[in-house]
Amino acid sequence: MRTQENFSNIQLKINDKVFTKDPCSSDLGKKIIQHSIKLIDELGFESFTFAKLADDIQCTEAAIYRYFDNKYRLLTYHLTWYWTWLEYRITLATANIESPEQRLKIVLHLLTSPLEQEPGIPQVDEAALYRIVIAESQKVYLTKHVDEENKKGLFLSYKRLCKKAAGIVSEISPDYRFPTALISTVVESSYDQRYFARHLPSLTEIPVDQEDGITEYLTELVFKAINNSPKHKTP
Amino acid sequence: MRTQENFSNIQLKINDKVFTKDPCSSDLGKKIIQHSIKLIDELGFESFTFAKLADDIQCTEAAIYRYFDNKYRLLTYHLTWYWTWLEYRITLATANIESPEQRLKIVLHLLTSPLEQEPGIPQVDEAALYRIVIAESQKVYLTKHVDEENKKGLFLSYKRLCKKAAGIVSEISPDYRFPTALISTVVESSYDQRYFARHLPSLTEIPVDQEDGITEYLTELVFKAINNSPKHKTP
DNA sequence: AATATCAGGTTAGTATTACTATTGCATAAG
DNA sequence: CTTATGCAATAGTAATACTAACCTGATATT
Repeated sequence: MRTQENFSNIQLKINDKVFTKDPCSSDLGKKIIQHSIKLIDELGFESFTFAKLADDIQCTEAAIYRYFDNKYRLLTYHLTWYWTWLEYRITLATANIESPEQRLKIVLHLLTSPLEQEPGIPQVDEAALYRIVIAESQKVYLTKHVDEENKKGLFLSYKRLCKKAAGIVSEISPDYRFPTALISTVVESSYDQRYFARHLPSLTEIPVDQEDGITEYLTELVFKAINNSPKHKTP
Repeated sequence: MRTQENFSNIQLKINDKVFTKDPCSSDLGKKIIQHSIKLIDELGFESFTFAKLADDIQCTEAAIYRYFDNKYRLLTYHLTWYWTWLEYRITLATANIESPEQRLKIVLHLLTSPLEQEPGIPQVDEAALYRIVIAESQKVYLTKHVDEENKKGLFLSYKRLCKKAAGIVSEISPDYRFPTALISTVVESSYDQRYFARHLPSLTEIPVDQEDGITEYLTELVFKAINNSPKHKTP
């Protein structure tokens, strides 16, 4: 994490089962992405509708249905984008670092910290997207259609992410029995704890304003769980 | 957990902000409770509607609105019942046990295990209710109305539960900085991991059929986090 | 030049959902 | 007896989720 990377013109490859028509392929599609981040963040996913989005963009509701089958797919698109982007940044940040302990520290930091605004990707409001991840991510799989959606591969990006991090855990402690469970616990917990800090503060000791409190709490939890103390400080 | 307790005629006191009219006060109210557990479990919360419930019970939709303002309140009622019941059982199960380590083990077992069918409470389908807890519990607070609902005290039962367990953690390790965060992490994670085991098994090492795998994983996690090995086996 | 194709939408619907205003009928109190 | 109060039904409305059918302008084909 030494240099300021340049991500201009980067385009993440998103599983094409998520959309019926690639939103990156047209101006309207891009507007759907931008404005839906804004609206889902403002209204919450329950109150968010394609009618309101169409109104905001000044297009018709049916036009949006050309791109996404329903609002769950649109939400899945945003989360897939987030998880894919996260995996890419993890790959970069851990490249050429020998110590698996150091790599795990970096990964835990990335997994549990808010997205920062990326100058190379001006079309995405990262802060709003991260609030969506925190408040809405569970809603894409906590439905009666999980098993179908899963078969279509809609959650592959999340699984890859967890497997990658779990792999480092196993590198450090080959005998630890629950590496993937531990990582998925940590990721979900980072969202929960951030939400609790803001809305149900009696469920956590970490204050809202303490940016890296959650990362600290969870990093300690992981290293104790796998019986290894962190050996280096984060930069 | 030595004897078979008898809970006949028990009635949990539920915060009356949850309902507009106490469902325990009439036959229709009790039917609403019973049938809504069945229907939410079968259909999932998104597809569950008061119209379908009215149809199932053979009453009118408006009659149901007499008891609950909307379906979120009805869900909150079920979760409040679950958390209150859990707290009661925790109180019983830890009474007169000196060792805080032993008490914590008991609490963790109760917090992370499925509800068992209670002969004293025949009107509730505990298995269906627990599936609802797993798949739908987050949906009561992951909304734009959290702060209002929280002010009304709709989440007090959950908070009490976590505080109670966190208190035991602090008894064991007064210096541990995140007792409540740890407990809320564990509770939420027990739901997540059970859901993953069934629907997204590549996110966890614990198999669906291994009943106490999740309790084992989380108990180990907690005792390592607070720097204390469990000293006794669970019964 | 005429025509076929197709990307990229719009129009105009329907069935369902969430919720409410009003009415009616028992039963209990004064 | 009659009046209030509890308890539920009737009959709506506005919003939501989704679909079928059609239009329109640009490019490709013969």
